[in-house]
Amino acid sequence: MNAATARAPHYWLMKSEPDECSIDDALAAPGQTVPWTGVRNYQARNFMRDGMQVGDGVLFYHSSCPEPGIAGIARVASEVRTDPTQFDPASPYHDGASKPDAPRWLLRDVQALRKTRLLPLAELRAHPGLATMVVLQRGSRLSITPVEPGHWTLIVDGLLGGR
DNA sequence: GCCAACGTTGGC
DNA sequence: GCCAACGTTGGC
Repeated sequence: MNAATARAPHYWLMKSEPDECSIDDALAAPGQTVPWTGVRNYQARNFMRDGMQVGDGVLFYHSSCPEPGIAGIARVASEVRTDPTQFDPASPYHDGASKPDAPRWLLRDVQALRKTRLLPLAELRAHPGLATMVVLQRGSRLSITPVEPGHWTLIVDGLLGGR
């Protein structure tokens, strides 16, 4: 990496069902790092493949649960690689149409940095400064969305008070 | 390429 | 469990 190839960090919001992998689960994993398996949407996959860079900031979001919202801070911890669950017939993420010599689905490793207070979806929606957040747009269902630097700062340093 | 049918997401 | 919204599939 040199000055010509370096770029400012990007930021992301990544949804996880806490029943499957909560922020506590991620913090308890070896190296506080988990493979982000199960992404089966091309746009979200492309964000991981083309948009992310090791070190990018991640808002760790709990979805499909009693208290949806941001639960922690993490970072992108690996280059993109094949998601092995697509080839596992026993996995709910199995994709029989994906061939090992041309894997359809990819993942990044994600390292949890810290748990935050649960910042509820309703609080995100209520904040005027976050009105244009991608994840808050009507009909947005993507499990991975980009986060603008200003939104990151507002959330991490503002609403979460840096804690 | 169109588009209806179907499947999935995810908040409520 | 409901349902709005969106993505994918597949016939034509």
